[in-house]
Amino acid sequence: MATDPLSLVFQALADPIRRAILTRLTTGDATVAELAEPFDVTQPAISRHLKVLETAGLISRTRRATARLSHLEAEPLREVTTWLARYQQFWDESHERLDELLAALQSKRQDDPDRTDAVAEKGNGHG
Amino acid sequence: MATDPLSLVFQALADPIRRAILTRLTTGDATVAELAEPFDVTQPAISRHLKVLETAGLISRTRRATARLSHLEAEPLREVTTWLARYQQFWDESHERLDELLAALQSKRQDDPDRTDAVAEKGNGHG
DNA sequence: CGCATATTTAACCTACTCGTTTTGAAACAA
DNA sequence: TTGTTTCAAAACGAGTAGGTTAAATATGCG
Repeated sequence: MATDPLSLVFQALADPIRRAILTRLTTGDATVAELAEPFDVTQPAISRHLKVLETAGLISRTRRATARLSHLEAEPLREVTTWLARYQQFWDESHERLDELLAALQSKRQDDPDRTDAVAEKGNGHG
Repeated sequence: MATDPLSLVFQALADPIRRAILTRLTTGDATVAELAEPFDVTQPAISRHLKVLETAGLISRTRRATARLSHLEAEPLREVTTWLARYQQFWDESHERLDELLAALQSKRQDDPDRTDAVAEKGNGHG
């Protein structure tokens, strides 16, 4: 697996149990037993999920007697959002282009579907 | 691996090559050979990365003669952002706390808003 | 200390990922 | 048809992810 920070975070988020754990932690810190309760897996499995989340920087942990509390650390999620921001224009553009296409189809029988190929030609040049 | 849509997308993003491919596609559609060129892996490896991206819905593909063009599909990234929005308040809160901390320290320098290291110190109390 | 609680670690298993090389297939040109 | 180009699929190996059970560890109580 890739070990760069962003890959660690995405990898950590690529599991429904781990995402559910993060969601649960938005309501407050919790013990391992509390976090394990909703899921049909054993506690060691949850322990390892927590370790993955901790390695990704998505949680921090403290002790309270014999228990260990997990605490949500959202900063890496902010960095994910920063990375994603670069692509926001593309889903925005998709909607704009769809609107344009629909408008064009509505006004007249249009015939230039190769606009996307024009984009590909632009992509031919590297740099 | 989990097969729900969100997990597929996160899993697809958890690889630097695949993220770089998406970035490259923001400049326009590209062939497999063009996408493979910057990387030190063989063409079949890129083909499989593209299949992962396609399964996640992050690219679509069309033929142009013997070549196959990959096209960025940003919609799943928007859904990722929607999922992440839930956590925005938590890094906002972190910032409020960071601001308080900095106000408490209140002394020497107030230059960069980029001192995320302070957050790391707080969150990474690993030992 | 001895014991209980809460959690981690170890050992193991299965299945998947990501890379390789080799082979197959689709589109097209002569 | 044959050949070329471009890509996908097959087959294989090394490493990893995620699950299990069983044992080890850390903390607190009497």
